[in-house]
Amino acid sequence: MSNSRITAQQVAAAAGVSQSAVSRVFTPGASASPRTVAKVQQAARELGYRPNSLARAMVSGKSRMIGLVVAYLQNQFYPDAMEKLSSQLQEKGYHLLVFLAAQTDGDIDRVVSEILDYQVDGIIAASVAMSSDLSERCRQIGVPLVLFNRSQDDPSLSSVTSDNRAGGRQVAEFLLAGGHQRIAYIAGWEGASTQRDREAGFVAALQAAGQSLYARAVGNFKLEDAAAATRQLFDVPAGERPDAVFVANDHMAFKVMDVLRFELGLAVPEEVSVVGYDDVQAAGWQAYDLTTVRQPANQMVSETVRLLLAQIEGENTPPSQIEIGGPLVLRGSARIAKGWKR
Amino acid sequence: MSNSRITAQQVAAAAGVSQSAVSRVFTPGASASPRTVAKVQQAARELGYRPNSLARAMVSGKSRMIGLVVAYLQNQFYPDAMEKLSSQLQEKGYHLLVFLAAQTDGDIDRVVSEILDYQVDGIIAASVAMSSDLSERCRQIGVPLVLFNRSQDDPSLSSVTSDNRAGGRQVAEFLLAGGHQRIAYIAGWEGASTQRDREAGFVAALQAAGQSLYARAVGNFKLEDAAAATRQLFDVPAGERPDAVFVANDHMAFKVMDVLRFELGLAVPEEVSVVGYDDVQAAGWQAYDLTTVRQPANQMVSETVRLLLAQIEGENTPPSQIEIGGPLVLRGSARIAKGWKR
DNA sequence: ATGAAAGCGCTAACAA
DNA sequence: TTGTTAGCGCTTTCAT
Repeated sequence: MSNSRITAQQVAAAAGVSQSAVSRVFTPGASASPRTVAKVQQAARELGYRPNSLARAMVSGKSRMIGLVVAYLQNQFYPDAMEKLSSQLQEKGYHLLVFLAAQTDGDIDRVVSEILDYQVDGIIAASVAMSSDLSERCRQIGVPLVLFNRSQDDPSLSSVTSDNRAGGRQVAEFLLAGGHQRIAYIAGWEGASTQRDREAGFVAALQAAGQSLYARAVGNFKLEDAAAATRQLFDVPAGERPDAVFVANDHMAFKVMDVLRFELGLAVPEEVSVVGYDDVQAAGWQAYDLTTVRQPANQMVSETVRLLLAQIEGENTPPSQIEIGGPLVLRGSARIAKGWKR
Repeated sequence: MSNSRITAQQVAAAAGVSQSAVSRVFTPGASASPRTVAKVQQAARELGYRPNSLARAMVSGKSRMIGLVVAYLQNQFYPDAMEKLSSQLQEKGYHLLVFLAAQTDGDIDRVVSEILDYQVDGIIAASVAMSSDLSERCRQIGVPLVLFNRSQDDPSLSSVTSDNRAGGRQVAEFLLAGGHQRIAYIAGWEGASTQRDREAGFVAALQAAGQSLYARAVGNFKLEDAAAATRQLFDVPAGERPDAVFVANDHMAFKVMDVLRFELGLAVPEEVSVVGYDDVQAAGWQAYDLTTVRQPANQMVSETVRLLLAQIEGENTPPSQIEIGGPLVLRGSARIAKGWKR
């Protein structure tokens, strides 16, 4: 009456065939006579039978589950990417087992261990740092791992990011062309490769043009820290204020703009130009209208899926580090030089 | 060399005990002598053994996975709730298997069927409508189901929502007290219980005060539709314009404010008061500073988890429909009556 | 307290 | 094309 799950055995009995015949009918590339298929399908339909994915996973060694480790979903970039990820994976018959990791290192290890216990076919780690122990363990047990929006030195680790250096460079060139003289930077969490690369590209391009970073503060990718960083940089005599600031991601940039406008009473972009990174949805909202570097989430996700599935299904696909370039999206939060259009 | 997963069998051999001894050591409420425990634990540590969750699920009938069906993550309320959900569940040793469903009915059925194939211990459906077929099927196979942020008439279905009627009522009373004369409403998707209840409470309170809805348009919980609805209501001669608008959720309200301010050139709240629903993070951002009804995501999630686990672990917990009240959060997007403070 | 043995529901050889 | 058989790695009786 209750808790009644129909098994292949029961379907077999009802259809008058063996249990393996039932299995074959539900296995894509298997052989069964049209007659058997018909009998089995009818019995299955009548009984409401569906194969048990877990049992299938046990024997086949393929669970068709992908573990996703993600640190926080406040930054709109992540839910957005996750939605795309989930739907692309679903199309290929895979599903996401989601694990939230606290930022602490130990927690990541614990969480990834738990993921592995579920026999996932692969792991996507979004914005978290992997210990080499951990990635080594994944390799040993043959579970492919792809870093999303974060990269590490280890060349045996696959990763997909935007071209953060190029992005930073574009911002610098754009601000320089706009005639800005005192260009500041609000950094993300210093442990993040994205943060480091964006800053490196930015600073390098500044220096290539004979200018240097006028001021710098750390926002840690956190709203409150970003607010404090903004005050630190801008709550100073007018003559010492930066005239432009590159913020390491959009999420912080919104807060920076709020503090600039509503707390310090500065006009954006008239008194200060602000540029972000990511091009999340809200960057296009007119209240912010944020000039920013686009991270092409769609392509990043596609590449992540492609890379992961190649490693899962393909023979010996070598790991690779993929960087995808994105354009600087010009909006109203930063002064634009006449004739700038690249 | 590769693909080497250690099994309980191998640990048993290394520790010089039976495989069932190993199982017992890794099973919380089992009996084993301190000596056995020590031997097994050491062997396990040396070999890097961890129990296979899937095998455990097969035999125990408990996968410790919860299926989550979610429709879209654009509205910040959902990633936020999901983050809380995931971490609360993780604390109890459960994990989320995530399925994205398109809005289409058929898709929900397909997706829930797939979820059930994974032998999840329970299902949380966020903002999606369940066919009675489907909920019936869950009941038959004994998989508890809780609707999150959506309710249905069916009293056998558990659900957790905010008190949407009361929320709508609060907004009406607040706008009335603010002296607004032409109060409009921008509806969400009409199929959603949240939309219907918010509107019902809102309209009822308006009428109780002898006033009625001045105008209404449908935003479908979508940004573009909300923009169109705003134009429809406000792109009219000044004398006919609403002086206040209640928007069915914050997500749309941001767009409404943008259109009002930047497209139609109307001042908020001087010319138009705007009130939203949800109190997502961005509602507190100063660029919007949106007055809104708070949906207590933390409590809603806690109740969802409590309800679901009670049904999973407890004997025969009856289904229930839980509504959690939330306050109207006063900010700057709506005129406030002198002395209003409830 | 411990080991032997019987499955959980399925897939994948292997025969026939 | 089919049925028979042997497990996948684990938990859980059942003896001991």
